[in-house]
Amino acid sequence: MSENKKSSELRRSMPLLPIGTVMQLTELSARQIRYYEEHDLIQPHRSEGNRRMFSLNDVDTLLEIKDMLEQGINMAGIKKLFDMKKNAAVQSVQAEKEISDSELRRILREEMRNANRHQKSSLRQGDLSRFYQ
Amino acid sequence: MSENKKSSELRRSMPLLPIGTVMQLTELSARQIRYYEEHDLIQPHRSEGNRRMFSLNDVDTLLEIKDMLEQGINMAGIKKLFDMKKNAAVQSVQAEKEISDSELRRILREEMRNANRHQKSSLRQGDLSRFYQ
DNA sequence: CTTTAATGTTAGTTTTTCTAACATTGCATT
DNA sequence: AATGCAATGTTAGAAAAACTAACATTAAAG
Repeated sequence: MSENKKSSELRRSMPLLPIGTVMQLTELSARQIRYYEEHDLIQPHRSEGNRRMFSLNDVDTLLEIKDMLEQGINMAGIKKLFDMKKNAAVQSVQAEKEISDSELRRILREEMRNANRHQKSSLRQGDLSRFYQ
Repeated sequence: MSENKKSSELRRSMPLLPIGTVMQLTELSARQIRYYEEHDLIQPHRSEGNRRMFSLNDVDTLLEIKDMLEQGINMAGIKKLFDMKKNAAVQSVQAEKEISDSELRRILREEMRNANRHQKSSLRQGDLSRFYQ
């Protein structure tokens, strides 16, 4: 994952917006937004004075919720879908990790072949096998 | 200019943030932020209820102001520097425009040459000259 | 026809922001 | 040293925004 993606992820998860701004951005009522929080679909931060502060990610999530509701999906369904999405995200991270592991092994094999080509038989092929499966 | 740049420009100039958030992001006092507005270095929007609403661009500008002040530059200097920057930006847009004008002329010439190659002497070269200088 | 999920509405309170005025601080200039 | 000014602090009182909690409405589902 690039450094850029990490820092933009940071920015997007930064609690910046009061509920009024979020209402305008999403065209949801304060009641709706608080209700979705009550059902744990979003977890806005709180200011020192207990005011909700929302991130851009929260806004995205709220727009998704709005979309799903308009499609006739109820809260329970949305909750389930979000859970699945979270799991999928975890699995995709795991997949990414596995890919980069296999990538690492491929690179090691490649390097070993090069080593063999350049200084033939200075190292027996089996000697590196314990490093890359 | 890409569509992406335009839309991110839109996002960055969107008045989203209350002064409290901006105080945290910039570590400036409300007094300072209002003072800089008073001197026309930023022009935050206002909510219906007259609360200032700041954009991410405003935050950037405030951070620049803070930097310059810490470098010992006074308000007058900062104002002048910002004016220069604005002019530079305008000139760069003009330069860009001129480049694309000359580009346009280049393309027209190129097309004319092609036309000449494919249907020789159906059009005299001078006949298009009024269209591209 | 009841239930219930989602949302509206209201009241009373707390937090945030506003303006305007006066106070402080630290440099320059005389 | 005294003065003036730029930048910022501080305060008071008012207005707006947001909070919780409770009760009300509505539309769909059984």
